[in-house]
Amino acid sequence: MSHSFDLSKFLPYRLAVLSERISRRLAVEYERTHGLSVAEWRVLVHLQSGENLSIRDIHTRGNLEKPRGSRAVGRLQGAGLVRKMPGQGDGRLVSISLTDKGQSALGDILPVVSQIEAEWLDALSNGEREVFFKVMEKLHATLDQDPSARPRPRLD
Amino acid sequence: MSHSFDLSKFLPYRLAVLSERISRRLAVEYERTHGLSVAEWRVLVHLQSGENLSIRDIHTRGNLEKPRGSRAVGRLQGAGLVRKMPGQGDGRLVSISLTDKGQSALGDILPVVSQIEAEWLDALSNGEREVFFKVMEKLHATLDQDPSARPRPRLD
DNA sequence: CATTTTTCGTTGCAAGTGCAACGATTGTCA
DNA sequence: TGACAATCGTTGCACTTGCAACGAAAAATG
Repeated sequence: MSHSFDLSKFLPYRLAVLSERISRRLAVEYERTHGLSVAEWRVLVHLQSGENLSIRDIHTRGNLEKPRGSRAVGRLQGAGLVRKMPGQGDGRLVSISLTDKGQSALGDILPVVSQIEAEWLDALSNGEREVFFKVMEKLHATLDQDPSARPRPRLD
Repeated sequence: MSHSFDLSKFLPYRLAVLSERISRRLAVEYERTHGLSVAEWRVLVHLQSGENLSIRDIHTRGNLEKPRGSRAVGRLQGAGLVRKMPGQGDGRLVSISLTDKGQSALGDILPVVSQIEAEWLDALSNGEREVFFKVMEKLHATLDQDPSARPRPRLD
């Protein structure tokens, strides 16, 4: 007998479709207003806290392979949004930080993007939000025990 | 005052990280065992129901732009997993279907992939599963009303 | 019917991506 | 200390991707 399989209820498929749709919706904003690519946007967001980061930091915090991060930083530097300085103490590291222009760009985009996120979250009840994030955490925890899965990105 | 923003609680970021981690975990399987790329895997899965599909079908069911789907189908045809025939009735359409070899490959992969998904779902309670899928549906519904968002892929 | 529009799939082209390999720097350990 | 190993960021290269443009086919319009 044939193996039963319902794509419309397949968790990875559903997640991918939703995630890409949401990601695209945000990309419309920062692409149109500031000409940023997804990779560049992710680098900027990681720098939002104000601290200086290395390529490795951006890599281990998830979602950006090393070469991809390196090139995105290069483009951001070319656009004047980011500053690259040799890491002090460790000569291998590169210390990346926002320029004033980068700060300003983030200041433009973050409120818009947060507003869009708020519209999504507002459609959910408190309980639903809570369970949704808890489930995402549980799925990560399951993946953590799977040796074939990538390591989980740090979030702090 | 500075705009408050916590990346670790940012829904699009959390979704992207989880979705990519899950997607990668599955890719390990079909890549290693059958040399399939993500795009090729998605085409195969869409064909799983047995019906013949066009490039446009694959496109509107989500997650594959037209050129990407077209090239993935071309590669699958080259590998002998898929058959391409002129669409009957409408000469523009292309009728894509699985070959025996494609059926066989899917028969190999689907149980493995379903098993992995089951391990993820088993970590959740019935209520959590239910809420999780309901929330994904609600997020899609919110996106449906946003003119800047992409149309929702058909799921039927 | 004839003409114009729309739809479908493909391709050209520029840009982005992943992987492996590399030089440079730092860490480890005999 | 000195030789070896590990880490960091970058780059070469082959490949994929997205966008726009294209030809072929069907639909819509007059």
